Amino acid sequence: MLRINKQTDYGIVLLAHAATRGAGSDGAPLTARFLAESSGIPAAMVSKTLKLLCREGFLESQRGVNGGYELARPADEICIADIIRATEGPLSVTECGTGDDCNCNIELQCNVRLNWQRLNSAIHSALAGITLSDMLEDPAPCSTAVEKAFSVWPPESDTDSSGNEVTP
Amino acid sequence: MLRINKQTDYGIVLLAHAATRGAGSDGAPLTARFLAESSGIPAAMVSKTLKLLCREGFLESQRGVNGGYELARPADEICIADIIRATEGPLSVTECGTGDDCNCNIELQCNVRLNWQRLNSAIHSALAGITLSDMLEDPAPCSTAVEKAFSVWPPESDTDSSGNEVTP
DNA sequence: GGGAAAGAGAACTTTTTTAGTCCCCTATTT
DNA sequence: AAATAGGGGACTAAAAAAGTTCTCTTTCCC
Repeated sequence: MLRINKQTDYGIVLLAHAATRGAGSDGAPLTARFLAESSGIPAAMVSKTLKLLCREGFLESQRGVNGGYELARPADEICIADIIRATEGPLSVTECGTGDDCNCNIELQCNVRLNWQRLNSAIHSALAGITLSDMLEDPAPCSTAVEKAFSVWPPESDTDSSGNEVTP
Repeated sequence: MLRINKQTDYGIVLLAHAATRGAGSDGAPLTARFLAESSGIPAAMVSKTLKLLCREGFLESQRGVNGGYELARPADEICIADIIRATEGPLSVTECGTGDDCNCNIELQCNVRLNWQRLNSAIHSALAGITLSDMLEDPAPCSTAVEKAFSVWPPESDTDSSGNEVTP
């Protein structure tokens, strides 16, 4: 239901861990084992995810004894959209989203779907506007890049725009 | 990815069809069969989807000979967020997104995840800001609710923020 | 009243995706 | 050389999505 997958979730959490005790604290890079233990994520998944993030350039790895991972660049230069693209491929809300390989042959149908592309770019810019540093901030104060980038309409009550409760 | 499912896609296309030749044109409601033929969507899926949209209050149905479906309310009073909620359930990008039933026991991890909630609301407001009418507009001019609601940063080139080609 | 045309609803199957595991290889340090 | 770390895949199981099928009810029209 329009949800990121677990590996992406894991990836962000792991990068966040790497960002908090990053290069310079004691010099030693973070091992997959340590990250698994400190995050509660299954070790094999941590390992798999870190490898992926390393290939994609978010982390740098050091092999051998005393090896491990550390952030390849500052946390404020890594945006969520990049991480999602790395773990899930190009972001598109619908199949038709990318503009190419659109095989709808019905005009109206395709018209509708072309409009999805705007939505894609809106969501993309939402995700591009949030960096890893933003994710480390205290969630309470409500003034992150998301709200800066977009004028989120005030959550006037516990009901959404159609009157249904959001969290029943 | 972060993709809506097919039935949601179908639902929007079908509602769009219903909106264009809606109540009043010739009085007769649209049959599932007609919608299947004119949209190219598998008939059984159309049927299934229309039933769902009817239950959820977007369409009104008429049984029997000359029966069919028509929009229950004006197209500009139906937003995309509502349709997605109807077909996919409450929108949340991550499992932790709703705030309740969050079972992460690691502080930092949960901190990160709490930040997802802002993203959820940003995406929700993006989807709530687009109505069915918007989806019917010509995609070219680039001035729909999405861009009004959000200042989409200019797509300066064919490359995304990390330098990779978006549509290779 | 009976048949045809429509929707209502649910069960079911197939396919695809996701999540998670396992194994063997290479590199580095001591 | 041994221990410890990551690298790269292949593989399996579970869950979700996509699509199909079947039977029932309602309504219209002859």
